Amino acid sequence: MKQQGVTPKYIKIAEHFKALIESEDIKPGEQLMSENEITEKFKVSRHTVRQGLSQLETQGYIYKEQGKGTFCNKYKEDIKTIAVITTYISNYIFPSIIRGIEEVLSSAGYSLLLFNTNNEKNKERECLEKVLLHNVSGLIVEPTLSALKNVNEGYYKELVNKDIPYIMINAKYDQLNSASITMDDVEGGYILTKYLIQLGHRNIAGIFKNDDIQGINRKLGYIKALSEFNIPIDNDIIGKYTTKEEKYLTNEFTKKLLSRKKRPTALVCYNDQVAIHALNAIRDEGLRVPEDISIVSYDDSDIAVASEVKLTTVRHPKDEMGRQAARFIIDMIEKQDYKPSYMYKAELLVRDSAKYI
Amino acid sequence: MKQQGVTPKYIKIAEHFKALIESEDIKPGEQLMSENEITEKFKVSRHTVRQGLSQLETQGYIYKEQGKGTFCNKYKEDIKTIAVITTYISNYIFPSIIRGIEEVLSSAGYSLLLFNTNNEKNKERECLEKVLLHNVSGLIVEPTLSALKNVNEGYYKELVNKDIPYIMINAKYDQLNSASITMDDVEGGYILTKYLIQLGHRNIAGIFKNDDIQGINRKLGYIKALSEFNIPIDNDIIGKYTTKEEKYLTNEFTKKLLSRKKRPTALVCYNDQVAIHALNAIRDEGLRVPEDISIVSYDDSDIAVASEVKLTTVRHPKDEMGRQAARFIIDMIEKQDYKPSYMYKAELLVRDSAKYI
DNA sequence: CCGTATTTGTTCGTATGTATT
DNA sequence: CAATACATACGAACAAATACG
Repeated sequence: MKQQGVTPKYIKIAEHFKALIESEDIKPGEQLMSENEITEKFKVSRHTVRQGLSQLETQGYIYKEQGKGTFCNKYKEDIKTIAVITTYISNYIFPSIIRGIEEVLSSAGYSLLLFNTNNEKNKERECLEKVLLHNVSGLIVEPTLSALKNVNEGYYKELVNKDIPYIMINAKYDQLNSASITMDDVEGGYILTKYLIQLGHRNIAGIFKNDDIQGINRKLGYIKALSEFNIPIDNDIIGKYTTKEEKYLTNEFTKKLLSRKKRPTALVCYNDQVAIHALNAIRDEGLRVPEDISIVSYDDSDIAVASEVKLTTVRHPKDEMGRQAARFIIDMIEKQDYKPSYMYKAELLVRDSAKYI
Repeated sequence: MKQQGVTPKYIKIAEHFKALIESEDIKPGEQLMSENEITEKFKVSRHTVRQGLSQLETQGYIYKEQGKGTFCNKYKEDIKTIAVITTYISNYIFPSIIRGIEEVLSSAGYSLLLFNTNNEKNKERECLEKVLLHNVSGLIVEPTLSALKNVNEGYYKELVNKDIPYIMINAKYDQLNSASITMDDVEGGYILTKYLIQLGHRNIAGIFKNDDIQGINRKLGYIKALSEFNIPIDNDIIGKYTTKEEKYLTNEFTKKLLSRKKRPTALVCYNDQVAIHALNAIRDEGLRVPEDISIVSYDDSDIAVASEVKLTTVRHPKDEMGRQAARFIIDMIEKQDYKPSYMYKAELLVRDSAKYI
């Protein structure tokens, strides 16, 4: 919003009465001064008074009755809504995050408007368009394909213009200096790899998603750990895949790994889903985890403990991240220019899928 | 609204342009006549013109830009929203149902307002209150504690008064003759039990939830099958529990079953979650499934195949039910007095948790 | 019930300011 | 810079609804 040199008189009048109503100096149902009285008090024309009051009428603060006067409206609790844009709805850790968000929002009186991008940029655009149409108080958004170019940057800027606060979860776009709540994915990749190294592994493969920031960062952590222990980086045993190719490529890559002359003794997986695909591929080849090959993964989702082999994995805050995101966005709505940024530390959960070599 | 003798000029002007916009004679983004031109055309003062246009501005039909002109607003297509009230968000089959709903709604241009009752009646009331506040086009609702008295009946009637269509999924309240999409739970309980009988079992225990209709119906099916094969009903081996007590009671009940003199050879479970609790209790006692006791369950959720013992279970349509519910509610919005009711047939998925005796 | 005062609603006229082209 | 378009502001008049003696 542009700053204006002088505030128009009618706006001053509107603000004056708005303040009186909000401070309850004028209570719901109570009658306001008549237009003529206001005219005299503010030394303005009646037209100007009417202009100011009509603004308050539109905003629902007051109502008028011909012949009677102008009255303060009964407190109208507005229906506060917060939009949530996630990449998926039903899979994996997202339901938990959404539940955490819902829990905090509903107890704070907010409603939750849910959108899903299916991790596609053009669906993200559609979601943002709809969010802008709805009169939401705030937005919690998980970026879609966060490692790729943010083609929808314009929409995020429009949110800022419209004074709609938003917070990003799990990842954030590089170009945007937005509020965010993420976890330390570099650290996570690092402690997983370091753990394997400390178990004696040296030939450690990795497989990472490369179209979101989480994948990039977890891989960075993996490389950082190897470097720290002077283990050469072998790009042939580092797999990468995009969201669309997940199941096929991770399977293929794992099988290729297993057929190598110097078969890796351990595998760092981007997340539990990939770990399960790898696990299935390994079983298909007649090998066992962790006896023949160790696996570590990421997120501590339900499937990490659903299989016979309980996965050693990095904990993802899930519900707690959702709750915190909701708390942050409510704070951002209430305070101006508050832009929180929080990063959860990575924590290793040791289970049965990796062992000493 | 009182009927007025003469329509004010400014209202006539507003109606004139409103009609032009709605008939698309003035298209979105297009510029309107200037205030001065309207002044001449209608032979009124400029003030009157401004009064009329400001009405349209408030209603969102137009926007003005100082120095440029008055323009038809882009988004006058109203934002269609459908509310979804579920009992849970993150657990079990609900994420899939929600995804199915979202898929259809978003491709039809609707937004999804999500509410969660946590299976508590007073939260269901809060949700319904919020739904009534929002200007939603329709509601998809999974009844909370559907076997108990519908204390929130008044809110459902208010929906009808307000012409907001709603459809119930998974269950419906007896008293309300509402649109619904359910599955044949009686049939489901029946085929599970019949399957066990055909495997040679005669001493078949059951455990059912008793605060939702699904539980009542699945138990009816269980009893129907036993009766059909002239197997006496033994209430001592039929467990019941309410939502709140699920984990504790199902565990306790299973252990009591196992310690009986004539230990049941099979157990019909209300759903996969209960089956897993039972499975854990059985393992705790050092017994095996299906060697020592057969288990069948219901819903075919992820956890049915996550455990080592893949559960024989009845398929729940999940995503498909969600999609169909969304299609139905859209139909109901478009057609008056359309009240669909659909019931999915039960289908048995035979896996490894039950065997011949 | 009438009449008058009060209050908001509608309409006109005029002037000046500010943003855009 | 000028022309155009919307924004702000003042003043005045009459209409319609309401309140009250």
